[in-house]
Amino acid sequence: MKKTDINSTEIARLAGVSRSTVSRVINNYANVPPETRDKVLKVIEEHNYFPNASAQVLAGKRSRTIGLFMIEQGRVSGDILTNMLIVSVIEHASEYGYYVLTHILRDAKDAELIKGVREIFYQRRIDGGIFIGADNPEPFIEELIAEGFAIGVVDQELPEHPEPNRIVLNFNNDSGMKQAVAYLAGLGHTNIGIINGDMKRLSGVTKFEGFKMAMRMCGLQVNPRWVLDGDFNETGGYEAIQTLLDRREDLPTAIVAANDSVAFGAIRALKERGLRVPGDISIIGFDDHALSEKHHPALTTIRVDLGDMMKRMTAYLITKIEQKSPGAKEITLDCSLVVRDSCRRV
Amino acid sequence: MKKTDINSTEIARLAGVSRSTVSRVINNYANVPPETRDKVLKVIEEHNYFPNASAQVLAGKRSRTIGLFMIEQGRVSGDILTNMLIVSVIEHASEYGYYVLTHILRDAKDAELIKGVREIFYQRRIDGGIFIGADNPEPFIEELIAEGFAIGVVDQELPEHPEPNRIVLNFNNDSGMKQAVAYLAGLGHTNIGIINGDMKRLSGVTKFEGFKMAMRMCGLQVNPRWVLDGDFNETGGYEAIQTLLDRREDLPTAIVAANDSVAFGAIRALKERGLRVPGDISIIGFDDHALSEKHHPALTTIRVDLGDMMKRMTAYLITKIEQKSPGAKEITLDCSLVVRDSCRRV
DNA sequence: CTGAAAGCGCTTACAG
DNA sequence: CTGAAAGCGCTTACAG
Repeated sequence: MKKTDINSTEIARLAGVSRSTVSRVINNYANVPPETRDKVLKVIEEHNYFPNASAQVLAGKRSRTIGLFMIEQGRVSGDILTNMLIVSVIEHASEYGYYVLTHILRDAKDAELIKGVREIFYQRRIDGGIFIGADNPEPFIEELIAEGFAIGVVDQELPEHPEPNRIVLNFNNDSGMKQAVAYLAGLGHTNIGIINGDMKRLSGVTKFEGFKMAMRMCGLQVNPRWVLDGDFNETGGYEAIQTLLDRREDLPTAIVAANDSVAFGAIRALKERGLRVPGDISIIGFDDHALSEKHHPALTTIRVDLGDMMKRMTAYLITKIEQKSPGAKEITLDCSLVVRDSCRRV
Repeated sequence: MKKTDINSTEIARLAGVSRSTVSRVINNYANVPPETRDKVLKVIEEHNYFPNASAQVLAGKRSRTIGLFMIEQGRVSGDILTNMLIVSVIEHASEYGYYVLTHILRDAKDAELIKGVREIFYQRRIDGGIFIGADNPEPFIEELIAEGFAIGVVDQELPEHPEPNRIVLNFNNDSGMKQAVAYLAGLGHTNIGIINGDMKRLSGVTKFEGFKMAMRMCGLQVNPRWVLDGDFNETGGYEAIQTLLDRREDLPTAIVAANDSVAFGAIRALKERGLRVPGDISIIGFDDHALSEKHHPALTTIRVDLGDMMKRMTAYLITKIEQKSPGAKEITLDCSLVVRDSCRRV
């Protein structure tokens, strides 16, 4: 079915040199005189020759492929975010001449699926991997890091004695929450509630901690009845509001949602029960999801630059793989308030 | 940095057999007695051993990786569709034990980028590839097919003497257009316009052809002033309507858009000019984009199951790679009308 | 049923 | 500056 593949032996023969020299040309070694190099390059060009990647890797080169592992527990609400994130990693990896093997994990606790991830690393299909959506910590990721694989994680803590092959990126959720609460307080809100995210994830915890601290700084009380459980999904926000309304007690005048999807769900539930946003209750989100601007009402939220985060992550990981960076790497990125129409002055 | 990798020699030693036998166990060959197999599997299990993928490929096995090449000329409007499509391919490939190398091509005419695609194939990083968004035909894809690589393409014609390694999947745009026009005619519309897609793509052409045929079947005239150029993007729809309105001539009472993104753009332009949809002009889309339901007005459209298409494509491609299917493969999938709020009776 | 050996297509010390 | 040769870790006829 295939035309005979050409190999380095053939190129060497055609160029009148040895395979060693062909290899030196391909790998851009310094000790090849320009004439030899040009002669070889010409033959390579003419024959559409590309060295077999497996042979190169087996002989010790890198695979120039990174793994992108997305843990998505069946949710779809992250659609647009997910897409932007995948594309961001792929495009930046490609700038470094790296390829991306994307892998989706529907359940990070399923032993078979975990084995599949391990397989990708141990088979040396990839030089390193990026994990999105993992718990903090996630045992199988810890194991891979312990094995020495170069790994980047979003939304996890840096351990006390971090391995040099670990990269951790986070957003400054503390600062984000402070901005959200300060903004609401500035609008005169004192009765502020929160719908939390998934507390197994670092951002679930840091957002709640940030919220509490921010309330304290604004001289406001956290009413435990207005601290609602959620999970970072639209459904979580929807159900949190239903629970709240079913209790038929006092309502907060403003609610901070752990992210925009949660906010969408919350607003949907409020509308269904005849409450207006922001007329009756103000809602502020987190993330600045692509849909937030088009939402009715347009969602006031804390903007986070996920594209930038993935771009950095990709760059750091590749740098790490190429051993141009020594120790562990940790970065915390800023976030900022975006005012739209879902919060009102009281 | 890495613990010493274990290899098949080591496994063989520990299990007290030869590497040949280890290989036979790994590859599930029949001629290994159960006791031997179990003994070897136990050692493999215990040592977390996974055979080096490069060595396997070099020795003649498949890479179990397919390429997903997305040609996206800088547009973002396809966001949700793109995401769904990537995820669909990845998940179905994974069911067959295949990995997906995703690659984004911002410009299918850029020689450097094309070389990058060719490299992936010739380096044998992948066993086959899927192309989305290509022109019909696209020379460099034709070349890859001629080279014998297993390739699946969406939205292209099957040539007269198709190579056995070619897979072509399309939607029945003819039927879709007939449903759209028949529906509008049924609502009493006789003045129906169209905003075309990119005519370099097969669906651009077939949709327009389908439209003309459908108009004829409904006994309606195609007014050339109401045949507007577009490009499958939101902007294309927006600009088409501006051009139309700037001419200050009679307007159609209904417009068929080449896809939903185009319809969104068209509606945005109409609203900006003070025209109501469907009050003044009815608009019908094509695709049933994830946003169409949430759009104001909710978009009446022709639904197409892109997820199903990618699922089939993935399955066909892998079957082809594993040589379980002989000749070329061509499938045309149905589409169906979804009535919402963007068309009215006249 | 099983092992020894060749071979896949590269890279890279080594020697000159 | 350059070539011969070993080695990467598998698979697979081949022989028994």
